[in-house]
Amino acid sequence: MTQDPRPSKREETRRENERLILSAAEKVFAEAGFGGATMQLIADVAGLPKANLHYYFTTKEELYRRVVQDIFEIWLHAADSFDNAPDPATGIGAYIDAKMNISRHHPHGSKVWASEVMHGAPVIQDYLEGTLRDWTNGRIAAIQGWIDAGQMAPIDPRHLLYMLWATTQHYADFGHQVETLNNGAPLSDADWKLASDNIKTIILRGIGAA
Amino acid sequence: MTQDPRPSKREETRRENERLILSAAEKVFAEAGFGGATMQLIADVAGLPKANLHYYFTTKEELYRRVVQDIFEIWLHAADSFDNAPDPATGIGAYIDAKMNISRHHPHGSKVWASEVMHGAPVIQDYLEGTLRDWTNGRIAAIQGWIDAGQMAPIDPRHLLYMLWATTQHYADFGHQVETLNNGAPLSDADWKLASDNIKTIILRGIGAA
DNA sequence: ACACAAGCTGACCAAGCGGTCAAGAAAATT
DNA sequence: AATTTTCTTGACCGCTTGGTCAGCTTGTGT
Repeated sequence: MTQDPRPSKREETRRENERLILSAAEKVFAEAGFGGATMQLIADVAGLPKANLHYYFTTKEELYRRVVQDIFEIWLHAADSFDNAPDPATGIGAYIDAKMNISRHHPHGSKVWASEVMHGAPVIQDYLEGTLRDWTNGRIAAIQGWIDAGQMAPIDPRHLLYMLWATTQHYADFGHQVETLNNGAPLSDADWKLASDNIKTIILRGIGAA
Repeated sequence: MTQDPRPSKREETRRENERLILSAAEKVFAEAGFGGATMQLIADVAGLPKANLHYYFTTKEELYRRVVQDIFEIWLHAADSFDNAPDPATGIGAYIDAKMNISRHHPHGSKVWASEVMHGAPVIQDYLEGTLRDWTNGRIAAIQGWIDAGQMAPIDPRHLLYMLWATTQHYADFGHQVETLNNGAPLSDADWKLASDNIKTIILRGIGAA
């Protein structure tokens, strides 16, 4: 027992409070947008006094930035499924599954990202021009490799990527519309599987990799 | 000259001012969201005093509702290309072209619609449950007809529709991201054609209608 | 030419906003 | 047990917001 267990009470409640605030902020920012969200509402959802929020996150923008960053991180990790795949059907299929899972289990985050980009990315423009651009160019090269190897049809890799993003994120960003057209009911397990399978079928066949 | 030419000065300026305000509002709502938009900014963009906006549109919400309604109208008309098509390649191909044209020439409107739906459609829920649901069911029946006639593969019509909406609207809603990944430059005529062709190729081949 | 209606707008207001702060409570360190 | 550091919070502040309104200008019908 010479090891230090270390989670001091201070650190623990700090972590817990940050988690509470970030979770509440993600929800409120997703539902109201940056401009429509209020620190008071986030505080209420988190169950903390407003002044306490400003202790952990000095400004509204700083809190918002953290929320967007966290989402971006998750979003990038979905690409792991993409890498080291032997062929497009495996790689792209796994990527679609991963992104659909994010849409299902992280819809708030997806909406915040969408909102941010739609409004001209005032807060995360540097990410778009840095990490995202690099990531994109990497995947474009990978797809081009598959095309050159004759494993799929010669479509434009960039627009294929946009198609993958658009189709999968639609189920998060436009989830409310999807649910309404599903007679107001959330998608069932079977619905989600049907959606994923349809997307994979159409795209993989469409790029000649099925 | 017994005919009444009728555009009295009053009506003319009224029409012109409403047009100015709606155009400015569309832009500002798209760039800042409902919560982030201010009547003062809309007034500045329109080149009118703020009090004048409240003369034509009593509340911010009323103005916003008009903007969303106008967009929905345009959006629905794009479906005309869908109808009376002899086969899926023609009908869906024309629909993709029409929606891509809207994304290119009406990006603000598309963003306002996306924002509204993402935030739970607080203002236009009745449209989703009424007009949109009817429209959707109609197209689903049309697609199912093509499937039954053996003109395309048996995919789920509903999710195919979502795919069409998602892929085409992506170029409006995420236009900023697309431009950034295009090295900060707007898409050229050739880029837009490439995008449309890619979408049509992949989807039409993907549903076995190519 | 007149009178009435429609259109316009600067000045104003209550409400709600993001953010601050001083003073106290709780935990860690000595 | 004393002291220092971190955390917590109600009360508060300056500022912006959506919206109002009285008084003015402009257009229309007679």
